[in-house]
Amino acid sequence: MFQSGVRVHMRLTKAFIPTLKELPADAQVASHKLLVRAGFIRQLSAGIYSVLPLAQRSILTITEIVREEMNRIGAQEFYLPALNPREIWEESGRWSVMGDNMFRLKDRKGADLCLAMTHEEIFTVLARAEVRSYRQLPQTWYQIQTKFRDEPRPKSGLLRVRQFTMKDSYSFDLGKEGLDKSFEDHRQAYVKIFTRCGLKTVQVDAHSGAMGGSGSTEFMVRTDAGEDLIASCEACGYAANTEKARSKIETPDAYAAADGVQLPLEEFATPGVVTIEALQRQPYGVGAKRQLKTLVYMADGKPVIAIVRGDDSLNEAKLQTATGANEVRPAHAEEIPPLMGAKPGSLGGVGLGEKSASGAVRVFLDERLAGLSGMVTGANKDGFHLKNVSITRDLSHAKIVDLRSVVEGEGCPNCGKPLQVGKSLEVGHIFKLGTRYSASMGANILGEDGKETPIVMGSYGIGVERILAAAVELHNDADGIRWPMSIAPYHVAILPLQMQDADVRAAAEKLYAELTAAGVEALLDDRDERAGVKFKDADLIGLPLRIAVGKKGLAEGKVEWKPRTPGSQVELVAIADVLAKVKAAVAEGGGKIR
RNA sequence: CGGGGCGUAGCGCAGCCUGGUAGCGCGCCUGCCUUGGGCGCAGGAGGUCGGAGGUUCGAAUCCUCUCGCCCCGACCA
Repeated sequence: MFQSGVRVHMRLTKAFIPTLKELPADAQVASHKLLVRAGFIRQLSAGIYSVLPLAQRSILTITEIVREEMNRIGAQEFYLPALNPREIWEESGRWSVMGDNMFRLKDRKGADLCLAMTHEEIFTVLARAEVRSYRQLPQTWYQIQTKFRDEPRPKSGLLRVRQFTMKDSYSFDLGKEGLDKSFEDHRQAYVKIFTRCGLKTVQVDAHSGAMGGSGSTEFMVRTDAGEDLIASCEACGYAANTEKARSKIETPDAYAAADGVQLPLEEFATPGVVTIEALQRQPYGVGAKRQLKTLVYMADGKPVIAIVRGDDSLNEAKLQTATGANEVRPAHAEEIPPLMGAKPGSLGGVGLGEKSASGAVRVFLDERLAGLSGMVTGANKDGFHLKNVSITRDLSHAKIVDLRSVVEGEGCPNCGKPLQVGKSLEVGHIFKLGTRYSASMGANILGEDGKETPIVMGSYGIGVERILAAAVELHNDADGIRWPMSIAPYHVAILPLQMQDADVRAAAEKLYAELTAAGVEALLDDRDERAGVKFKDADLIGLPLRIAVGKKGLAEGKVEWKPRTPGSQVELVAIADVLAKVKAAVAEGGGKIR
């Protein structure tokens, strides 16, 4: 990935833009279908794509935007090796941590190498070797480089691949305050980058995962093609992955017997009733909100009980967080009776106090249930349930934590307005690494006090192809892509509609030459094709402006102007006015006249 | 890694069950025609049916192994 250089115009008879009439069979998401159909990309292997000229132009434009905004915050561009020796990854401890996700190979001497997934290691090696004094800090270093990840399941075109371009940057600061500033600088830069690329993003707090460190924020684009579920609030800007999201907990209703009346626990027969649903029906008539849903999980091989309200669903990630386990899974059907004394459908947490105290089984209870009474749960005896359950009295051995999944429409935890829940795609991620790498790899500097201290680091990534694909996901219709002007492969398409007409040809050529000379990126469809073919391809490729040159309009000295935006109509424009109009539209859309 | 699906012409597919030597649409090439939303007609090129082995007189078709791709789940900086 190098500087974009001269941006040439192009005529379609010379261009390599292999558009397809038919859909590629294996494409599922819109961006994949359209990028293949419109001739932007071709698949080489699972999760490995060839970038064709149209896509390359957009990618160069995207990276140019990234460079501008990175440089603006004082970051300096590097270009580091993708091929890394094992040693530095051993130093950071990630040679083993990365497991099968990292591509590994041996050289002719048998030495271990890997293809870098990110570049904390090399940048830290550089800093360790060359940065000695606090006087040299802060530094922010970045590169735009190919990353390799052996994804277990590549999918969705460019959205989940094994080789991709990433802008990764790393900040080096003396202390926490410096890191905070570097982090905020990046946050601001990222907002600008994504906005300029035509993406609306929400920022969510995220787990730091295998990266380590004290905090991280993900930049997410809301789209069904994404893989993460995000809860967000339009009103106040709250946003969180559903693995962490909360909502305003509704106040206990009358059923909760908030007045403190506590009836004695009572067992009742419920033959054949093994679902929340069934217990709601007559003759029982127990509302789901009064039921306790009791689920048995294995956390790193040890049984744990999770209890949520009957109409709530357990969020496994939250349970995992609560247990502190590396892995949680639902218990197998045959693991449950020996533990609980009953089969699923008749389970409950009541009476597990002893087991809980002995550490044989841990019980977790969703916080929304705290303090309630008058609840109904399984009796741990097939065919029986318990009523009048009081959380405080009967489940005091349970640990109260956040376990439930947030649901669309629930109140925002900050402002109370309805939350939206939807799929989202991660396009950027910023991390406060702290001293995770500098400490393990010995990247120390001398402070003002003469003492040696590890450099405080941050790391920040942007997926370049994901920006491209996300833009397509956000901006398309039944006819094709609708590129934002700022990252479109060309600004304008010029379509001579009757190639057999010399006047039409001449007028289109003249316009093309004029726009090109003015620095506009224009694509001339000079193919000897029928008008319909040109319109279809133009819509599919999706350049933001379309100028059709036809006999009819030409007779009046006019051409047809149509932006590729929703709802826009064809407009007749005098040829003399076209250049000014194009320039204005390019500028307005954030494109660049060169 | 578990479950499912699919590999036949550049692309999308049929043929396979019930073995007899490969077909359709799109695209491509040539000519005529047409010319404002993927025109029409005629002629043509293009496939060792993913690979290997086996059964059979004969395999795209049946059997075994293998490679690849897609989807669901698990996993996931």
